[in-house]
Amino acid sequence: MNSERYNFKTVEPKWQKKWAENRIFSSKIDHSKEKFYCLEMFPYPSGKIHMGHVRNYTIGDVLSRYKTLKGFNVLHPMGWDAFGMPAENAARENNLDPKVWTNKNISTMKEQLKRLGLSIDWEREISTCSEEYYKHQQLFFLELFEKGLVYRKENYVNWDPVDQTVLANEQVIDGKGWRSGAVVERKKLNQWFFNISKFSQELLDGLDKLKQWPNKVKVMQKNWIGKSFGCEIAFKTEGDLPIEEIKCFTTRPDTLFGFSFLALSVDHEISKFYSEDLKFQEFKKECSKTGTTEEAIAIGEKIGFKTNLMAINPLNPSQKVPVFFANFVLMDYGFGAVFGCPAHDQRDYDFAKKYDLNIKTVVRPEEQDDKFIVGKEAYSGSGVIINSEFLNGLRVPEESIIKTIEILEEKNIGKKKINFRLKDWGVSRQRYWGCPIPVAYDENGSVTAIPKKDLPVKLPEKVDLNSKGNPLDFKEDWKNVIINGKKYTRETDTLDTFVCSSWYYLRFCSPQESEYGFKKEEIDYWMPVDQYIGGVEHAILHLLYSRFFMKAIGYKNHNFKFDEPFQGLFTQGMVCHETYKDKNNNWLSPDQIVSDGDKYYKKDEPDNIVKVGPSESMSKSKKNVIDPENIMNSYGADAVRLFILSDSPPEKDVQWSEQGMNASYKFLQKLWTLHNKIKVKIQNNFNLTGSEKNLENFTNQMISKITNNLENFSYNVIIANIYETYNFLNKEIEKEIDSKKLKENYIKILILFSPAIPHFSSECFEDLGYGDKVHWPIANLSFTNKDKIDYVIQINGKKRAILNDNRDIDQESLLLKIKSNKIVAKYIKDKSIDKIIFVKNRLINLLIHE
RNA sequence: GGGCGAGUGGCGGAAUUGGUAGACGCGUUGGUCUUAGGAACCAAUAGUGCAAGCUGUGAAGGUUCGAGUCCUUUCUCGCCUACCA
Repeated sequence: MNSERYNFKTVEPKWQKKWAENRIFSSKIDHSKEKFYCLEMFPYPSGKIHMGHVRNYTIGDVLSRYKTLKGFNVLHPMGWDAFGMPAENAARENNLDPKVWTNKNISTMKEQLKRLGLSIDWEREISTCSEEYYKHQQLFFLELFEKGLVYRKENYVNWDPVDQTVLANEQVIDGKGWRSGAVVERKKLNQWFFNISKFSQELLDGLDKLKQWPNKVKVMQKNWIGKSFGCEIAFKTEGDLPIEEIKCFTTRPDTLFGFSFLALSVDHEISKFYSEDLKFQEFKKECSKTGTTEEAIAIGEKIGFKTNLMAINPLNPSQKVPVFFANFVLMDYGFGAVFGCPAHDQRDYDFAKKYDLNIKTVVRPEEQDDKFIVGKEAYSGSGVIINSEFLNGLRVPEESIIKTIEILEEKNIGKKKINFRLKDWGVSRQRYWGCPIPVAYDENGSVTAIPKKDLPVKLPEKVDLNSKGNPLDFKEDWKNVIINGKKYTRETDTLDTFVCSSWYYLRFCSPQESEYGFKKEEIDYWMPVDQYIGGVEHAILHLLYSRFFMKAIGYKNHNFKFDEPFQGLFTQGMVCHETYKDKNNNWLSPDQIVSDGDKYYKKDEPDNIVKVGPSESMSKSKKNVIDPENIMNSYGADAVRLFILSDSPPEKDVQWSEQGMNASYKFLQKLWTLHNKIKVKIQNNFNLTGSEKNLENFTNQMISKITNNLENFSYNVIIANIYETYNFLNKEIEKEIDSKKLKENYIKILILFSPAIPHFSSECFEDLGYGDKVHWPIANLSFTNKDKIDYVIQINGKKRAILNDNRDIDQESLLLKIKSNKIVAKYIKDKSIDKIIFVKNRLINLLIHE
């Protein structure tokens, strides 16, 4: 008997080499087959892969391998999201070229991914920092520019003083830069914008078509797009400023009779009249301070600055209310002006209380009468309009809003308006390591597109990264360009890296195509992506931008067969690990600690007791990181894959455990021992004994279980199924069993195992004398239905016994049989059976009474 | 404040249409073995009870022959989002 240990160190490289040599993952159009495009979010080449990558790509690999075995023509590519600030920062620190740094990381990470045994078509590898890639991106930019979907405007931007760059609104978290954590400042700059808001409605409607997206993500995008229905109202003003009216957007025009003040953003154009006013400047400063801190938002203190203006209620011209600047009004939503109705909006209520403004109730709850008065908080629920002259009696909100708008439109006071929260996408970045924006300016500052024949606008090499701000600004020989004999200065901003990842899924379809970003024929075959897999942190940004890009490319142009790039989306959870701190509160990594089985100590310091913190997602700052490379060295790729899939459903966070990892490793050893036992049995030529029926039943049930679980992304259950199969076979193999049947079933089982542990399965397969070409087994239903059933016997709805008997027996026979059952007899003795509930092949329930 | 989701053993988690709750793994306990290994193997493991049994899926009600699953109320936790007019 071959009792050697399973040696992943020879087996895994052997198969990886074989797969590469035979190009078994290389993909091409084949119209005779149904295609399946499986895509995982491509990594940023930061240095080495981390456990999150291992999880993400293992999930994708299981799916790809399964679909391939199912007979699909699978496209499973991989590339690199290679532009971005870390490269620039690392290059600056180490005095390197970002390109060199990035390419080195790419080659390291590529080797690591290969060691995981991923079924990737490496012939399609792309890197967004390569000229071959970004030249097409520049062409797309110019196309969108021609279509009017790209424009330039001066705008307040979020300026990250540490990274010296502009951030998109989405990249500002709690008033801080998403990467640097620095408090974001406001700065006015000329910026390039993609007109994503033009597609707000389409992007919203498209969500309904995405049946295979997690609802959570769709809700997040919906909220982000933020459609609201309301009304635009122009309020006439009186005062010593040359202002006649102020426009507001409101979703509650029906509460107009409760008008009590009008509030403006400090950036509202009216603020220009106060630019000399020191008190106003002070107020403005105060606003920018409170606007960012978390406490300020939590407390939500409303502050205002009173202007000399009064606003007139258009429905009641005798009513005049004060106009304030207020800290809670945002310039970039609506018109940067709010009509305040304190009785029915908590925020307005707080403001009115603070400045002692009138609070007039105009909506009463259904169960109250017209004397209802708003008390200690605003009433924003449903009810009936009161104290509002001709609006009185309207039901809130079903008819009041729409009726009021009709009236306002009739009186020419306001008009219906749909407002979106989604803002245009600022794509300019004052950074070197990105895709150059292919435009230039003449001496007057007018924009001209770089001629398409001159693309790509290449990033200059050997720039001085130690200069402040954008190195491209100081690269004079690159900056100055002659187009058609005329002098121009190049745009020195580069594109947000989210632009690069907005179309890479198209590039994978025809990565070598040189004329254009993609070949129509190729995307017609491969697109859309059938299954996209990645972290939920991209639920809004990347996914929304990609959806926009697809629509923008298709706008007035190509006739695509699809309008959504990602048909299926799966968001996997994070990989977590316990955190450790020593007695001095310094973070410790897992390999810095030892345990005596009870407490943890710092290695080599027995008196330094380690505090174990909660399990959190692995991060360098908390040092709770496990390096996949070390783990692969110790346990091999299959064992890692097994573990990363086993402990939690893929959409939830998983807790890394050394013991669990070790168990997966040990399991493969056990499985190898079992394999060798089976091999011996197969060679011994036993004949039919009757027990093979049991094996066939099991195998066919397992085929159907694992297939189902694969279809439902229940990958953790698949691992349980693999263990279950081991447990079953390990017992069964002790019996005498027909060799032919054993082999036939075992082969099917190995195929079931192969998406999760491909090297191991291939090795066993070959060991039995089989080649590579296999198909996913189909469950034979005549076996999945067991001959014997465990019938549940209930008395008055409570389980009292189990009876194992033939399948398909009817109620009468079953009843007859259970009556002789000791336990049942005890219960029904001296009692009458009132009713029998019989579920075929499942249970019988006897209802009895005294 | 708003939105979404989840509560099942010591732990991670299983459980088609309502139909044997706790699959599978970890951990723990007991045992066997000695090529002392990253051991392996066997058995037990929701609680309680000697047992038959009783109790058990955050809590309280309800529907049903039957509820982890459906309905109502409620509590707790997690995630996302935030002055959106």
